[in-house]
Amino acid sequence: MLPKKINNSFFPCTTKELAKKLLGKVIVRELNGEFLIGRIVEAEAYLDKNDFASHSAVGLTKRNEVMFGEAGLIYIYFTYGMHYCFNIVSGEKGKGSAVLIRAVEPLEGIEVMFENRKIKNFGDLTNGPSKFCQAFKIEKSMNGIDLKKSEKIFIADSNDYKFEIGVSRRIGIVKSSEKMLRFFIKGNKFLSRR
DNA sequence: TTATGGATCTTCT
DNA sequence: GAAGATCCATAAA
Repeated sequence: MLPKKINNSFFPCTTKELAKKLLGKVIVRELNGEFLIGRIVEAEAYLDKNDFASHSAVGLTKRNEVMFGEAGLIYIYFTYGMHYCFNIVSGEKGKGSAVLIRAVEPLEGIEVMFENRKIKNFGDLTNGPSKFCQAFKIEKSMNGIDLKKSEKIFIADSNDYKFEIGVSRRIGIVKSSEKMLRFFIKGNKFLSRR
C-alpha cells in the first residue's frame, strides 16, 4: 500500500525545523510504473546567504535560482563532475535556504535501486547524498519540481516510526562547518557517517 | 581497517 | 581555469 502524501502545510516553517521534521518521513518516487520508497534518515540544513556553506551565499545565479523559490520545490544540483544532490527548498521565498537529503533507508523498489546503482552491497545503496540520487534515478531534469503538486515524487508520512534525533556538524564542507545543522536518526544503518 | 587517487562537468571568475 | 555540499575501487597497514 502506498503511504499517504503529506499535507502541504508541512513545508512552510524554518529550514532547521523542516530538516528535523523530514526525518522519519518517507520519500516516494514513481519510476516506470514502479514505486521507489525510502525513509529519510539524514538531512542537513543550508540557510540563507549568511550561511557561507550554502549555495545561496553567492547570491542568485542561474544555477541556484530554484533555492530562492517557494518552500517545497526540489533543488537538484550537480557537483564534483559526477554527482547529483537532492534538496528541498525551505523557509521564506527569496531567502535561498534548503534542506539537503543526505541519506535514506530503502523500503520498497529495492531491486530497481540495485539496478540503478550497479553495486552489490545493500548497506551502500542509499547511505550518501549522491547514492540516494542514483538509486532513485534523480536527475537534473527534476530541478524545480514542486513536491506539493507532483504525483511522481512526493513526501509521505510514515506511521508509528519511533526514533531519536541526533545532531552534528555538517559533512564534506569547509566553510561554516562548525554549525550544528546536520540531523539524523540515531543508530540507523543507512547514515552516511556515524 | 584506513588511506589514496581517479573519475568527470557545471558554474562563476 | 579552478573549485566544488562526492563516491568507489584499489592499495597499504
